[in-house]
Amino acid sequence: MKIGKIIQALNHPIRRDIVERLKEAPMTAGELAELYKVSKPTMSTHFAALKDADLVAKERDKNSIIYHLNTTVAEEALIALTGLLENVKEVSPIKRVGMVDELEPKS
Amino acid sequence: MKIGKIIQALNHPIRRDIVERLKEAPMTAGELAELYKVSKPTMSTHFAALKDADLVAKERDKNSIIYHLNTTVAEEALIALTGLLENVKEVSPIKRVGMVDELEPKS
DNA sequence: ACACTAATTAGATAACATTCTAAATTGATA
DNA sequence: TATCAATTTAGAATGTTATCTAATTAGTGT
Repeated sequence: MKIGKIIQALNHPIRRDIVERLKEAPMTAGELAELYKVSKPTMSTHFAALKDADLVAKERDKNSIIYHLNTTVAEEALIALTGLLENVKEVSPIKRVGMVDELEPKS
Repeated sequence: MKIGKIIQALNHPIRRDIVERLKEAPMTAGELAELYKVSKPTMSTHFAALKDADLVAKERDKNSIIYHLNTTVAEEALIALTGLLENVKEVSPIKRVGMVDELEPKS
């Protein structure tokens, strides 16, 4: 679970709406594509972004691809985001998780 | 509180780290800028992104600008993200919040 | 094997994001 | 008021994302 990829995946209103929809029930690529005013190839790239973050999984059913939410990853993402946004004052900051190379001190 | 702006603000590792730092204590722009291997003007644009999302507020102290986390907005954002990512199966989907024009059905 | 359907990939373009250096701004203080 | 320090803005280069149409792939079913 990479929080960067997940935030990137959620950084588009259509993709956030797809997540909301898939919470209710799995849907095919075609059904999802019908919901928005963009082309199917564009929707395909949105699916790919969600897939890349592992927020959704795909499965074939005859001619259609069914997308469903990866609830485990969604929950993990929420835990990470809670860690990021929730105020944890008075707790000793021994080690923060999720640090990346680019963030290292200057010298 | 606009979830789109907030996710956009969090869509960069430096900006996520700034949020983590500011949870502990307010810091000046200069102090924050020291922590990363990018120029001060670049840091300034990162601050602006966080400010634009209202995740941080700024305040002058003599020659320095002190940034501090807007914990209310951080909490609101977390609630919105929980609504987005947490599975709420069996709940009637009367109305989803946060819909935008671009998401309207095709015809 | 052939035609059909659903979805994705390719390639192009426009919009947006990240970063830099140099210049400008803002307030503090001698 | 002139200078200084801290920060931001301007402008430019580069990279990434979103979108489209056209072409391709993958699987179904006759």
